[in-house]
Amino acid sequence: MDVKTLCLGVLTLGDASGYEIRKKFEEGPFAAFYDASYGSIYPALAKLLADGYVSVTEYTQSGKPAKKVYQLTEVGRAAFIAELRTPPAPDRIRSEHMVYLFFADYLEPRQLTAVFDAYHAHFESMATFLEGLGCDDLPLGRQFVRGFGRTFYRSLADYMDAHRDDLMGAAAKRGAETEAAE
Amino acid sequence: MDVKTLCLGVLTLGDASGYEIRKKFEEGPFAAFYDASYGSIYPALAKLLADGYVSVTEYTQSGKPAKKVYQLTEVGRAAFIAELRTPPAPDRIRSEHMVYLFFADYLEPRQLTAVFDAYHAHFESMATFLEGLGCDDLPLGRQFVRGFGRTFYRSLADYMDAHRDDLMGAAAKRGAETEAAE
DNA sequence: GGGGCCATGTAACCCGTTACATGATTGA
DNA sequence: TCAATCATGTAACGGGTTACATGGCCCC
Repeated sequence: MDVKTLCLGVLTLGDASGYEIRKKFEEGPFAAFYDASYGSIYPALAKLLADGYVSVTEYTQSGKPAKKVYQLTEVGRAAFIAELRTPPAPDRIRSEHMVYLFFADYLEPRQLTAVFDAYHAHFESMATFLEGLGCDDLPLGRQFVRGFGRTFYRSLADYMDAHRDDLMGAAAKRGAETEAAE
Repeated sequence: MDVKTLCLGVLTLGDASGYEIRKKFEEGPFAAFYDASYGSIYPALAKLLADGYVSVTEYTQSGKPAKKVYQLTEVGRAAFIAELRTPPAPDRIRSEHMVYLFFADYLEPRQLTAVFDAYHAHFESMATFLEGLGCDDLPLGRQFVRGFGRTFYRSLADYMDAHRDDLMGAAAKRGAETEAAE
């Protein structure tokens, strides 16, 4: 599923500019399971416009740059739904953090701690953020996905909490030795 | 972190051929958080060899194709450890399945069921697989990562179990109506 | 004054995927 | 007989990232 299709999907949730679409990938509902940068979104939107999948309205704002808000056309909506008829591609996960933790033995204790704590903080903040969102009258799919995200971040934050010392204990000892020798 | 570095990492676990490295990404310890295809592994290995990060031994086997087993050199090991000194890049997740589930309303009930069940089966099988592996005398990092994977797959498989009906109930009703109308 | 947010876009580059090419052996 | 596993590699193609380019406003 390319960025074009993803943009179509985002636009089913309401009209948006390229900048706003980006934010949905960074902080919004898609943040947990997808991402896209400006360099892919703007060209995608241009292509979508040329193909008639979206239309655009330009707003000039005072004190802010002009804004191009895109709307899904009926053709675009149909194309998105058609895309959903094809089977989903396998998930793709690339966690460099996991690689680092896997090779914890090769890291200096301080760096291990830094990597671990930053990673844990990320899971924890995502968990509390998602837990703060109310379970309002969202469509079922979105409710399910929200709960999925909550479960994901909460379980893993808790796992990391529970096992921090297992990893760190030994590293701290190694660290203490190293520092004593310094 | 590119495939070259990942190959170096895999080779710290023991000598391996390109084919075997691929398997570690597909089924082995890295399956949960990384992937790489032949088209990237073989060229990476060639480059690594040219740069002196690995050396190679060729084994001719009877009844099987010849095999090139790569070993990490000291330079290669040092390069890998040096790479680990740099801060890890953010995780990248691309879950098309989540997109499909997010837009559950746009899916036909049968397809929603198919996507959901296949996804659930995947989590369930990964969970039982990881639960089956003993917590032997692995290095701490690898134990931590294994537990992390277990927690990941188990919590999400359970979440999906617990919420299947929330998603499917409504879809089944829609389906029943559709079928009645057919 | 400086950093961050709003806002849009372009272009080069790189990395990796997909598909192709080859071929013997083993088990269903 | 057909599919799968073992095993290595190449080439084209595509997609997306990174970096660049621009600029005003607001808050500290």
